[in-house]
Amino acid sequence: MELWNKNVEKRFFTKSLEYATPEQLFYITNENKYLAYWPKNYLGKKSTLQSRNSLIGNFTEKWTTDLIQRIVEDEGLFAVQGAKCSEIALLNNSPADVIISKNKNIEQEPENILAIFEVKMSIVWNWEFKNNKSDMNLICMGDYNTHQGNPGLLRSDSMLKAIGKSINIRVSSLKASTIPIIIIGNTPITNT
DNA sequence: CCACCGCAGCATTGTCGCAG
DNA sequence: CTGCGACAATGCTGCGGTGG
Repeated sequence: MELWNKNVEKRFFTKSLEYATPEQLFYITNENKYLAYWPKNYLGKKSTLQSRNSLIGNFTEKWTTDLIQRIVEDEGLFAVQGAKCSEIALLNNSPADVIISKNKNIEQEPENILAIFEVKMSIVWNWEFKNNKSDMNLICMGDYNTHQGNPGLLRSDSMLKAIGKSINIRVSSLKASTIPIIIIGNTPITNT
């Protein structure tokens, strides 16, 4: 089974470029390079992208849903993205990233939910986007050691947010108290 | 009943101060 | 200098309250 890798990241950018502009997906350096992250030694002017957030968030949740779907489908179960269940505090403006359920509906009952996943994933490698008239392509500029981005799983405030949401689900109802809640990320591991 | 407004929550990642 | 906690930034979307 294919886990998160460079090809998946390439697919995110090529797919997203079908309907988003390069400026929404990449930082532009003072040398006019389009990069996914600011390199560690970069000293020029910097900004913080907001426009990529929902795109990468949605992509990683979809990717995770597909992965889990392949794992549970033999059991007759379903992975559902963005599931809602008012009884356990999964409302319209705060749905579950991914759940495993006995059915594939967006509207769910607590009794059918076997597990809840909170996805905290993003781009791991750094990429340069070259936009030549004839062909565009993505060049890997190095791994997470070469850029400034800090993976979500290593950030305490990201984890607190995920844990806080888990607590909110836990205390929402007795029925939520037995549902496992899993935080899933794609942080690379050092020295492998 | 509907248009509008403010607030809260979603997402990710850069910045800054402090400790060691 | 590095690592870490706390805070900032901002587009999008849903919801509740209010005024007409």
